[in-house]
Amino acid sequence: MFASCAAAEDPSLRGLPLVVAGDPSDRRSIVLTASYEARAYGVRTAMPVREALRLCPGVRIVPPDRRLYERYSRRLFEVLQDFTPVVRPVSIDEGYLDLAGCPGLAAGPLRLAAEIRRTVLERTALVVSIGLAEGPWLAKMAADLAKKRAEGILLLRAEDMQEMVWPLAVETFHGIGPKTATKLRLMGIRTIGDIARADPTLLAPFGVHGQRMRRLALGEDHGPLPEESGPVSLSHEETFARDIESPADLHPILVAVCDRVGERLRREGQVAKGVGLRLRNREFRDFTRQGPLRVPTARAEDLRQVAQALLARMPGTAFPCRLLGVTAYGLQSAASTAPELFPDDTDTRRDQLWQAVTSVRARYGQDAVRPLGAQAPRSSRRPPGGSSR
DNA sequence: TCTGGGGTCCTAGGACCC
DNA sequence: TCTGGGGTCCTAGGACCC
Repeated sequence: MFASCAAAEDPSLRGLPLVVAGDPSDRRSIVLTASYEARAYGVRTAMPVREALRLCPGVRIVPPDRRLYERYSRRLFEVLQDFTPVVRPVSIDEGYLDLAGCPGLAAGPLRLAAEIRRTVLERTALVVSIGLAEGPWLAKMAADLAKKRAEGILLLRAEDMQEMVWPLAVETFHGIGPKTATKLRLMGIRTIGDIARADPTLLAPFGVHGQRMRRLALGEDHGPLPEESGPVSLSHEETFARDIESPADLHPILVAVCDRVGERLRREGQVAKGVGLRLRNREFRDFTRQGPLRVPTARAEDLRQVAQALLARMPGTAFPCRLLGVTAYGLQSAASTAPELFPDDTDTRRDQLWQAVTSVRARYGQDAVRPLGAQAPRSSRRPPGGSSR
């Protein structure tokens, strides 16, 4: 989707090998998404940008633009709403539609899907694939298969499973990732058909997930659409250009990241009940700690205070550290949050201060106001090896 | 040429309560 | 002198998805 949005905004990019990625001079930048033309050269999502450049020397590199994708996403879901009121987005570019009772269904599901697809293309310039099925899991499998078809649409019924889905490798199963796929293969289970035919006791080590996998592989999917729900957590993380050796050196980054999270919370009108801290060490091992906030808040210094205490509880093996992330969890709408029982006068004034900061930033940009002791924003950081003055 | 950033959900163990 | 059973909530880690 990111590549499609970039090409829709800048027609000169259309038809070219294109990659959405961070700064190519940063060795840690990776490919967020690759256009089909770039994929033809072997370029893949999550590949280091330098690798992509090696495989496809002329590839165009476009920086990510979240606001742009959000704009297209809103338009996409608006179009879908015109077909059915029951639309459940699951990500920025994917969602479930309940088409039962939809007037267009009289002409048949395939006709309706073609109509949806054409309308989306006309009104958003985005090409979508559509999977049609009785339940959401089957629909997801159908949509994955539809991507490989010129018409971009696939109807998958339970009785089609054996022919269309059973021959597929277990990792194509929505919900089976690399870890589970490896375990299954060690048990001699290689295809989705193998799961369907497996003795249920063989899948016992996977618990409820194992039984669910088997039922879905058999085409039994009567699950309801996912419920509509607000966000559960909100986070920001940063991978450093160079690993960081000590908690003290992490401090300016912690301040900056907590500030970002607080800012996003306020923009979303949310407050958090707790804070989580994540460190990733050189061996790619993650360490997480979490703890509650005194009161639900979006104030950066409150997030930071908890995050600092969590940092102090991290083991020494978390260093040298390559990544720091801060999560605000237990989100609730700021408007519906009960006022503090004994509001501190300073709390009220700090909230007013932060609202002012948010307004200034909305007008002059995130970097217009910076907390004391925060790491400088990316754009103004010294290049590696530059003068220390 | 090592491996981003944003999320969700599940599990196991421990604390704590009745 | 030892010690049941059920339940909830919290935490850290892990798997998975886009």
